[in-house]
Amino acid sequence: MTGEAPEAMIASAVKLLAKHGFQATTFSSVLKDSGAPRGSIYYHFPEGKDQLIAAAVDLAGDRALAFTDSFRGLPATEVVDAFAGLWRAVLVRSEFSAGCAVLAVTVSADVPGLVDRAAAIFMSWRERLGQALEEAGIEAASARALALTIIASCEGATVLCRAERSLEPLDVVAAHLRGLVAASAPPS
Amino acid sequence: MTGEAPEAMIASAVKLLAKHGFQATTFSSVLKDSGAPRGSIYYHFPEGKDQLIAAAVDLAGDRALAFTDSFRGLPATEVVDAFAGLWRAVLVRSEFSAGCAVLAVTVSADVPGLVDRAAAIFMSWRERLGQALEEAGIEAASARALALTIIASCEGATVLCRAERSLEPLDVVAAHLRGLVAASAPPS
DNA sequence: GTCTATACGAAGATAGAC
DNA sequence: GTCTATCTTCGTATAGAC
Repeated sequence: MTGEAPEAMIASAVKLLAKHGFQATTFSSVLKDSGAPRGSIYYHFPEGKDQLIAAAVDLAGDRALAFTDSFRGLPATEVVDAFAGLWRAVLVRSEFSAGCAVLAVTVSADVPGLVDRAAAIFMSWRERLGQALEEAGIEAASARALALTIIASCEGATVLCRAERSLEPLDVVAAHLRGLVAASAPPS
Repeated sequence: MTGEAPEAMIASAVKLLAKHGFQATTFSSVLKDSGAPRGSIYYHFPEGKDQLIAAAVDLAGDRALAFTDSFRGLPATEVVDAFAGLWRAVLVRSEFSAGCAVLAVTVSADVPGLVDRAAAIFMSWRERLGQALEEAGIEAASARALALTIIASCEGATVLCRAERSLEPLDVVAAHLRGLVAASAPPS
């Protein structure tokens, strides 16, 4: 089926970005991880590495977005736990060796177009998470502000968890976030 | 004076880590930025690049630590603003092209020793910021938990600010953090 | 302390055969 | 679609002169 090899490469790129960042996500490592053939790199990605990374950033963004959409209908504090749980799962599954691919691209890619793409992903997360909070009964402006804080603090906590090889940062942050959200949410 | 060239290289490494991450912080770029002579790299850093980066991580950590110590005596909400202000200054001065060197090493260095070093830095920040909050009247356990959340969310917000080229994430997060801290602090 | 020269590997990318 | 071969550039690191 057409499109299988490139898809596998993009998925591997997401994994490698989350683990080692932009420069360390090389064609060699992507091929090794995905099992894709070396000869067709520039057939599938004529613009080279930047094109592959751009696709990987989009995939990482879409995955989180799809996950966020599954929060619809949850009470506000459970939305917080679900989002934190996404990062907890990434950390545990990787034994604290992986984090957020979009964050990694933001801080280690020098290509402006990729950073812009990362910004668009963060914005899309903000909007959808804000919607989920709004549907949980939080007023619109507060919901958008809270969504931003939830994303920023979970991203930061995930980095601290990786460094310290512990879930404590994410757990502590999530507890504070629940308090923040509960203060704006209607009583359940 | 002995030690000037290596110091300049370490300072440049901090800057380059904050801007481009671990792999992109090469000897070439460090020499170019610092003006240090190429011939003495391995005289000053016999263990090579990892030794330089380790020194840079320590310097970045110590700088933030010294800054955090200047918070002693401030009311709790002002401690939040001061810490957020540190990152705001980094973003503005670099026109949104730099962030935290310690975070960059955590997510883009594959050398375990360097990640451990980054973890130690984060821990030292947690302790000192916790002390500052405790001196502002917050109960010990709460102060330590709040310090962790402040660090994690400012780190994450700084990444979002870089991506979006805007201070909004940091401003929104700081406002939420002030609320969180005020709820635990004695009335001023 | 600083230099040049050099070794070695790995990166991204291109050309052309199959 | 996939291969091999090759080019160029750049990275870390070492050796030895000054």
